[in-house]
Amino acid sequence: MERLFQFLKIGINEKIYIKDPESTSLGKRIVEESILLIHEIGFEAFTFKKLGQRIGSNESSIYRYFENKHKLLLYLTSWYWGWLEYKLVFATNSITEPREKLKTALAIVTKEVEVDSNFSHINEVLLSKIVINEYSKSYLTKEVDADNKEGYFVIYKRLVNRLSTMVKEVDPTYKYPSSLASTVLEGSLHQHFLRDHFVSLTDCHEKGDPTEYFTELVFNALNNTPNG
Amino acid sequence: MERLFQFLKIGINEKIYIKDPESTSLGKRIVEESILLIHEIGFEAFTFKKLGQRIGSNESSIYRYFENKHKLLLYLTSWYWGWLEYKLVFATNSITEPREKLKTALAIVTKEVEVDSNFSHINEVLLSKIVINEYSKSYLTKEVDADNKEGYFVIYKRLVNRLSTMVKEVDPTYKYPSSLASTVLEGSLHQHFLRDHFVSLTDCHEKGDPTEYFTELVFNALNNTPNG
DNA sequence: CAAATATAATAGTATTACTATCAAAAAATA
DNA sequence: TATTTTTTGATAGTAATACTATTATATTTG
Repeated sequence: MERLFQFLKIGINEKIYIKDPESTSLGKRIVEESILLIHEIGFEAFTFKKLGQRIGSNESSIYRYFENKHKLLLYLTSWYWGWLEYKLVFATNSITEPREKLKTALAIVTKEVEVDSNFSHINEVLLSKIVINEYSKSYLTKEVDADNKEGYFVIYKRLVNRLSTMVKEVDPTYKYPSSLASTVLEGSLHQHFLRDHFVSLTDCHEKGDPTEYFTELVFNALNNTPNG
Repeated sequence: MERLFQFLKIGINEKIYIKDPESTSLGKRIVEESILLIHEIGFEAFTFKKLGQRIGSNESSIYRYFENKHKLLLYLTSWYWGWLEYKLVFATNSITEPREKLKTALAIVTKEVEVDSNFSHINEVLLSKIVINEYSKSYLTKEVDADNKEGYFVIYKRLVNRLSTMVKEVDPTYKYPSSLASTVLEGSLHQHFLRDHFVSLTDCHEKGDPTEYFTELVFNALNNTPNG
């Protein structure tokens, strides 16, 4: 799995950046260090000036890669969802039994990211924490529809659709496969957040718990049908 | 129901505001018009200066009511959750049968807000849209834990707990009552958002759909147990 | 080695998110 | 009703943000 990322590149919509950060070493440092800095101080307090100071580069140089910090966030989160998508596809590809396939997919999508692959400049553990804390901000804006039209959310949408398709394969009569898929993806981020900040609002305290909770939830939703 | 709000006041943590906006007519206009303005231009572009211009008042006067726009958002969303809590308590109070009670609660919590009560200066329809678009931003910050300690989220937490308790009353053996309750509340906002902006990620297109989807989801989760 | 390209340094603008001060208006109270 | 207190409005000012523009200096590439 890890070795794949040595030669595979996550395909991100080219309109998200001005200049491909993967194409230069400065670009890679921008991505690498922005993850650390956003994780440290949060997206609101994060600025290109601070990032420049941190990587010993100039604010204006960063602006040549990304139009603004919102685009950088779209880039980082797209990378994350693309990375998860690869993991999901590779892990489920060979499985033919629909229930087994869905179960594997749910595990990948809901479990905590704990090991950094160490093969790229991107720290997936910290990036997953950024996604938990900041992803919603990338679409809860007045520009969502325009951004969506530009294709800035395609990877995420494709991931939801993959999950949705797997749900349908388990139960073609289920009325809400897309809602279930989007609830799991979004809900999983939310449960992870609650575990860290609002302990009383979740029961997912043990390791592996969000996975178990969502797996039960999904299979029970599909259970009580003729094909369940 | 509506008449109650003529003499009932939603009890909001006094630390959220500097001066109670309910105590003066300027305060009420601040609240009333901030809802319209945030709905129009979004929370990011919203400033106290713009609000001042709109209500023919001064920026500095608004700062005497709220420390900053984040506190104003906490105020508005607390009001919303308090309002929903009242609706939920009044509607379920007299119901003794646990399944019926939970079903009623789920309907209240997941259905679209469509009618403005017209008895207060607060437009609940627009406020509910603000909650859908902006609520996450009130807690996805580096200051969550401090804000939580100050009690800025008590009403929301109490609402999740009320739902969670109702879940337990239907099935005391269910392992994830709080997670289920928080998933429903958060997931409902999310499905409403998807319906407006990411149509392909949801199946809730018909009126009443989020309610039906979540009701099925919850009862199926509780179904397959000895007490279900 | 020359030409092209990328980066750094500096400066500058408009807006935001406030704080401070003081005068005027409105409300409370004696 | 006069006076005191409180509230609001007007103006000014500061530091930071979110950029853009220009020019000089490196670095890469052909």
